[in-house]
Amino acid sequence: MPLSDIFDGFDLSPAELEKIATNFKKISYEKGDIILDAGSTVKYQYYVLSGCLRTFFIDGKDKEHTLQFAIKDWWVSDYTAYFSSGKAIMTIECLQDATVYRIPRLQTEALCRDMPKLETFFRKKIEGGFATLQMRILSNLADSAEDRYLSFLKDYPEIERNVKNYHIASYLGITTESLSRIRKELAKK
Amino acid sequence: MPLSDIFDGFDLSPAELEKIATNFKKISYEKGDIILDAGSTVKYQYYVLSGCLRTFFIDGKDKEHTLQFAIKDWWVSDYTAYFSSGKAIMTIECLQDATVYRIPRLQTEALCRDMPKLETFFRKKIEGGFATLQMRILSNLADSAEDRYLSFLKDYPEIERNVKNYHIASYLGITTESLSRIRKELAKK
DNA sequence: CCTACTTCTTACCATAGGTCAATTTTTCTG
DNA sequence: CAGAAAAATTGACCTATGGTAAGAAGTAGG
Repeated sequence: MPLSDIFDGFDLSPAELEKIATNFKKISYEKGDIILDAGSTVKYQYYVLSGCLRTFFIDGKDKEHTLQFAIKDWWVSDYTAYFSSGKAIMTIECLQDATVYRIPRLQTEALCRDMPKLETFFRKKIEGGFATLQMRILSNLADSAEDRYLSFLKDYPEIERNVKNYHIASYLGITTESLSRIRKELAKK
Repeated sequence: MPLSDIFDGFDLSPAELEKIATNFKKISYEKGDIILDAGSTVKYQYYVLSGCLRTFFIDGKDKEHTLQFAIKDWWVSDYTAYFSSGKAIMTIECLQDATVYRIPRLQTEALCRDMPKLETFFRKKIEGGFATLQMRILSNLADSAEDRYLSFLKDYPEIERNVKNYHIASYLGITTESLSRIRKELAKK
């Protein structure tokens, strides 16, 4: 996937794309690899070219909570820390062998200063992400676990094939046992 | 509050601030007023100068879910629709007599094209908002209702004084009865 | 300051989902 | 392919929160 596809529609010149490309480092990870460790300083975000990643948080009772899955064309980082170059509270692990672009924040900020169109790109991206998060909060408030599971299957059919049920459960905010019961009920219907 | 305070730190010239100001319309609302109606097209976002607003969603069972409260210095809209100039799924009501700036999206986009620093401002704003939403999702997944209530009191002491308990309950994702029980337990301690 | 209305609390029972433990099924690995 | 490890399911029981209904407390308007 060439960079021009990622930034499609934002009217960046070949010279600009070239300048951007200089800062994108392609890295491959294997299933099980940790891409970002909770506690470490977050200097990068990642753009997924292939494979599947998961961002999760471990609470005070050692329970994992999945914030996000990421497949091809998704951007991922611990954004609670990335935007401030602070310490990560989340871990990012590789669920399926993956190739990503690793993109440093400081360089990205510098590029945005020189290339307003790039800044527009990132602004639009995060606007979309913001709206999606609001929808997820509403769904958490308004919908039953079963409804949220059905929405998940509908919204992310590609992801569903890559991840374990207990990952999905921790994304939905329920236990793996509850998810199992929900799946059983759904199978009857 | 002059505009220069809102954009403090973003190095906008008086001429630029003037140009921005042209597009900010100051509007006052009374307690109970509806600022944005679910179903209507979202053409504006709002910057709160004083008072208190609430954004909520009504689900299929006519139950209200509060997404956000907004007081002085907060930005508010139905962002699931604002960024795409789509139809609102949420309602924004005035909880305490309020004065706001009403800011049209199309003009904002035009201004951002001409003033990269303004675009930087909005990008930074939404980055912060994005991180906050992620934290809220984690809190919803990881914390008990009681813990979430305590966090709410700690994080928004100013808001707490302005709103009804049933508003807080609908923000926390519990019933007003449950919140009442939680408050009773806390009073014992 | 009285009445009416709104908000909050309480009590009771119902239910979704959690916990723990055992068992089956699936997936990995030598 | 066999055995081990990981994941998913199931059952019995428990707990937090929901639903309903009633009453108490607070607030606002005449």
